[in-house]
This record gives sequence, C-alpha cells and structure tokens, in this order.
Amino acid sequence: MGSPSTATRVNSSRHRSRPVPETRYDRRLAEILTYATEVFCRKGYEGASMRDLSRESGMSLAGLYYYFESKERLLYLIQKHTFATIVQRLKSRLEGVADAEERIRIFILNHLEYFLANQAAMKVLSHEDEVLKNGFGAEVAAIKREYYRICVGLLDDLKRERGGQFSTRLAVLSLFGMMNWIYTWHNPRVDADAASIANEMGDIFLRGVMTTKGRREK
Amino acid sequence: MGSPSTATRVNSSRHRSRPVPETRYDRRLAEILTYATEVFCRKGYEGASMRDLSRESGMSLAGLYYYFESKERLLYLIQKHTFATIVQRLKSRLEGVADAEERIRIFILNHLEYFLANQAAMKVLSHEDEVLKNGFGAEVAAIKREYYRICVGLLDDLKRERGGQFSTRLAVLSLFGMMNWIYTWHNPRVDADAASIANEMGDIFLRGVMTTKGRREK
DNA sequence: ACTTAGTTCGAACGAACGTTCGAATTACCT
DNA sequence: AGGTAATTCGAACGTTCGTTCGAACTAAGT
Repeated sequence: MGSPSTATRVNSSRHRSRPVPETRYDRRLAEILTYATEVFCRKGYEGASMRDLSRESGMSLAGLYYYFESKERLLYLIQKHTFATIVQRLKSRLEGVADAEERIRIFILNHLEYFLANQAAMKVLSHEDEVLKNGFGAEVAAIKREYYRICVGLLDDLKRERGGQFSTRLAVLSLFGMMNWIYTWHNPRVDADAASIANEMGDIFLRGVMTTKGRREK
Repeated sequence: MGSPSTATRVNSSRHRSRPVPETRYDRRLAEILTYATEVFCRKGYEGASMRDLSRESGMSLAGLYYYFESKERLLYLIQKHTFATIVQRLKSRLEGVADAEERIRIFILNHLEYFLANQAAMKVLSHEDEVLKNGFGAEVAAIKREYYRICVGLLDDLKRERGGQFSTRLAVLSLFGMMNWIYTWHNPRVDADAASIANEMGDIFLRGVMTTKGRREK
C-alpha cells in the first residue's frame, strides 16, 4: 500500500541512475504546493479550507492527503521551501562582493525581487507567521533567524566601515518592515519593478543609517 | 423584546439629562470589544471562534449576539474604533505645530505610542486587513485612506520646505512599513519605549528622505 | 407588588471543517 | 499480457463552526 505522506523522500525511486533528479511524486507535490500557496495567500491559512485547495488544484480532497499528512504540515512545507530558497539565492549573490554598502543593496534587491516574483509565497510567509505549532514552527523560525543574522552582519560591517551611530537591531527591523510591508500595497500595474523600488528604498535606508554623506554612484 | 444588536445607539436611554453619557449597554459593549480584541490578536480573526470569545469574556455564546449581529460586524467595530481614535489623537497633537519635520516626528510618535499601548488592537488592524467584506470593509478603508493622505501631506510639506527628491508614495509606504512591522518583534521587556523608538525611526527616516543634512536639536 | 423593558442563557440548528479508509484506477516493469 | 506498486477517489467519520430561539433572569418605574 502507498501513502508515504511525508514529503521527505528525495529520490528513492527505482534503480535509475539517469540524470533526472525529479520523481513524478516530487513534481506533483511541487505543483500542489504552488496551488496551495496561491490559495493561502488569497484567503489566509485559517480561512482556506482543504476543500478550497481540492477545488483549486483539481485533485480530490482525499488525494491531497497522499502528499502530506495534515494542513499544518502543508503550510510548513511552503514556508520552509520559500525561505530556504531566498536564503540560498542571497548567499550566492553576495559571493565576491566586498563593499559593505553594495552588499546591503544586494540584500535589499534580492529580498524585493523574490518578494515580488513570488508575492503569494511571501505573503503566506510574512502573514502566517505564528500559526505553526512547536514542532514545525521551530524549524522555520531557525531559517528566519539565520536570515536575520545575515542582515545584522551586513549592517555591522557597514557601521565599522563608515560611521553611523544607530542600534543595529532597530535598523534591521526597520528595514525588514519597509520591505515586507510591500505585500500590502504593491500593485504590478501601478508600481515600479523590484529593481527601482530596491534602489529607492536602499537610498532612503542607507542615507538614513549613515552619517557619512558620501554616496558613490554605480 | 430587546435585541438591538446594532451597536449604533448612542444615548437613547431614559429621560435622563444628567451628564453621564454612557449607558450600561455602551459600557458592556466596550468591555466585550476589549476581550475580543485580545483574542483576535492572539489567535487571528479566522482562528478565534465565538466560543473562544465566550469563554474569555465570561459571557454566554448567545449573550454575545445581543451586542452585535455577527462575528464580522464585531471585527468591524474593533477596527473602526481603533482607527478613528488614532486619527483623532493625531489631529489634536498636530494642532499649532508648524515645522514640517516636527510634524512628521509627531506623526511617528503618535503612531508608535498608540501602537505599543494598544498592541492587540493594532495587530488586529494591520493583520486582519482584507477579511471584511464589501459593506464593512469600505468604511474602514476610507478611514485608513484618510490617515494615509495625512501622512502624504506631511511629507509633501517637508519636500517643499527642505529639498529631497523622493517618491512621496514610496516614502510614505516605507514609513508605514517600518512602524507597522513593530507588531512582529516588539518585546516590552527587551525593547525601548515608544518615544525612544519613534526618535530613532524618525532619525533614520528623515535623514534618509532629506538631502539637506541639517538636523536641528530641540 | 406588579409591569415592563433590558439583559443573559442553555440547547439546538445546519453547514463546513480536517481527516480517514477501502476500493478503484493508473503507470510502470518484465 | 499480467502483476505489482503508486496514485486517486467517493463517501463517510466525528468535531467544531457561526448563528438562532424561546425561556429565564435582572433592574427600574409606578
């Protein structure tokens, strides 16, 4: 009988050594996660029912439970995947960049770009923050803490390099506020794209945080 | 038979002309709203059940419906009262202050002070933003828009008085982000009080938004 | 003491919730 | 073609949801 229902298997399928790293199962799960993300974004985690997910994804109610054992675990999968992706992209983008200000600008751009390209996922991430219970919540909280620490590091570097007497904690949390709040107002048909917004927010934030007036262009 | 269930009556009670403006009904309703705000804050609007409210407030499930006709109307009452209060306080604080920068600092302080003093209410306000349906939602959205317009006005004044080439819309929304995000992180036992935070956020934001370097003390 | 209006409650309603189960269907390997 | 494992589904489970109703209780005016 089937029913793995854990979504933790990676590639345990058949004795195939060919370079296709994705099982049918993985692909279908990812597809469902996309639908679920969109529905959670639109109706909220509590407000969205499993029947909504079923209708939207075209899979039967019972069928969904073949891929995860509970609604809470589904939210966990979404949050973990989203967060892990954004952290990993950030790290690769920061590689080889030394200038402190430039690194912060990269942080902002990476955050906003991913935020706007995956608005649904990020809204679920910011909005359904505290609903995961102890087991699942801890793991997501750990990734989030790592992301937060990275930003603290970037700002401390800037403080060391340039002047600036500010509380790093408050500065970081203010920056996150500026960026994350975007899910409440951004309208793709009216507002600029991620790069422009990242530039302007970067200007406001960096000018606000540094005493040294020097802003280098390019 | 009783059951007004509209919560719109103000003082239609008895032929009393004495200066007591509060009926028993009004007082009890306000009391219930306080409990409900706290529960909505802790479990979210969808996540909190009427039975939770009943247990927490000590009033029976059916008894609650004497004071409002639906759960949605309850949320509406909370949001409207909270928002109306903060706008009204802001207007009175701004009276007689002419300096553009000072007015923005007052705006920030007023927002954060009320936010931290009524964290539960404000979290419900920011977090349960889009759940009200067309009827109720429109009225709350109107107050919110007024609040937003006030802030836009303050910033345009600043732009006129000092320099600064920034998009007012993006600046205002960034400021709101900085301030509103506080509900996700502020811990009264660790973090500073509203006045200190307002000062520091004001520094970051105003320095970030102005080209003129001049910050006047006191 | 009696009346009346204002307030509270226990018990129940139908609907929707998350989840389960065994059977049916599909895809893959020999 | 036949067999085994992976996948999907209809139907139902017990629970909880928001809301309602009529009776009971309380406070106030005469």
